Amino acid sequence: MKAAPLHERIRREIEARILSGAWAPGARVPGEIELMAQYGCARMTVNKALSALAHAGLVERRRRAGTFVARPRSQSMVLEIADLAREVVARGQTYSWQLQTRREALSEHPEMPGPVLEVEGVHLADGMRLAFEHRLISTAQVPEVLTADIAATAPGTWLLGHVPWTEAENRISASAASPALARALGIAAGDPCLTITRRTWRGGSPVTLVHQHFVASRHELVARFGAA
Amino acid sequence: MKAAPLHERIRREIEARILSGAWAPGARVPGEIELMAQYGCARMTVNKALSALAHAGLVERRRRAGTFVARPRSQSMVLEIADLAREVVARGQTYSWQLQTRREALSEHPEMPGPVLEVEGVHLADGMRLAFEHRLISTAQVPEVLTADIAATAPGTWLLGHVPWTEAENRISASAASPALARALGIAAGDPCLTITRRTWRGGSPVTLVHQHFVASRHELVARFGAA
DNA sequence: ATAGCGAATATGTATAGACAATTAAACCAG
DNA sequence: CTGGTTTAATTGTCTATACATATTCGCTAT
Repeated sequence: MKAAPLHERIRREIEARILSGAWAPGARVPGEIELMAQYGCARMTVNKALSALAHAGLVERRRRAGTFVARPRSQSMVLEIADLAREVVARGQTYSWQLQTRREALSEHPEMPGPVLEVEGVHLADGMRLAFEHRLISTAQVPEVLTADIAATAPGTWLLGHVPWTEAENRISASAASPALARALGIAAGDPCLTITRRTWRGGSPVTLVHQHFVASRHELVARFGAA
Repeated sequence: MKAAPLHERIRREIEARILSGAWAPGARVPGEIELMAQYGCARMTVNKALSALAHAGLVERRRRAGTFVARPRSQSMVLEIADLAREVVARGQTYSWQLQTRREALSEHPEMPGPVLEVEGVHLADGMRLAFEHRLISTAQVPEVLTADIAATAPGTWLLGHVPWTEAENRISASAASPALARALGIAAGDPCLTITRRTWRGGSPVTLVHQHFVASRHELVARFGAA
């Protein structure tokens, strides 16, 4: 056991009391002066602990009023969507990518106007077809992609390593496989698919628009969190 | 425009340079001493700015070495899963909940052993069936739920307001509707459904296990982020 | 060359004090 | 009682300083 910094200890002790329910939502948390005396430290130290808790959303602080345990939670959880290649490898499977189509085009897609690189291909885990991907990449925003070897590296993986995004939107839905999609994935038409549509922007300009269709029986999105 | 605190201004200026790509991943960020001179302030102030950036994962700090722009992003994004009632209302629709089954039982489910309240019902948006829910709630962990009016309030909404969770797991998948599910949702058997399975714990003990089956054509999970 | 060791350096933590900003509560005038 | 005004409690920000801690770099002995 390593000696944790004092502000960390204070933070954890208060956090524990909140998570255990000992301090109910809405309850008043001791003020900085009080905690300062209690721990025999400077106000900056307890301030750091309380600020961290406020940042994490566990407490709410109001001047003149004090610090209070925040009402339950933002009523929401978050799901992490990782890069597919990493995710597959993390599960102990071997990942591979099969490029099927690559062409430069002038997109008339309302969400991605202008010159784009259009890519289609299949993601495989242990050689089994996992997902079909259709992607548009703005060549105006990412000219380097034209010289990238996207037959060897999946475009999503390549992009993550080369282009930081500033905004992104994910849509997750279920649908029945169209005949063409069923053929690409080797399943029956009408079989359920999990579809992820992701758009990313960089400073307001669209970078990429991607549809990933997963074979439902072969993929699940999983996310686990601790509230700490 | 309100005058932002100095540490906030410093944080934002550095953040902007990273997000714009002016400072590439791996590049060295000016040290605290340097920034201190540059902004004419105390070291604690720049420290606060840099610590916040480190906490957000935008930079990496190593003693003796310095501060560096972190490698692209955690290669992952985050999807917010809100409470269903809120989500529907946020879209401007009216939300309602139809309780179908409520019984106390002794669960032999491996993930939720012990006495549970088992609830089944349907979520409606503007009167249209949106999702079928099957839920187990541990009555050992949440005895108050036995007296809650879960015919009036959906159990998920009730729980969010009463029981803080400390851990949660979400699984999202697609599947074809079973005949029973199709009947409950008023769709055809075999139609694609989006399924969310969520388990939450409080201090290691399971609190609730829920399956929500959405009519694929009527629901999508959407999440949008700005990195700024 | 190489392994080990010491020193330099950048961050991490903490103190004590000061003033600013916000706002709940007390007070007061009508 | 009502509405506006003052007061004071509490958090927010910042300074200047000090020492702790980790880690790279270079020196030295092998």
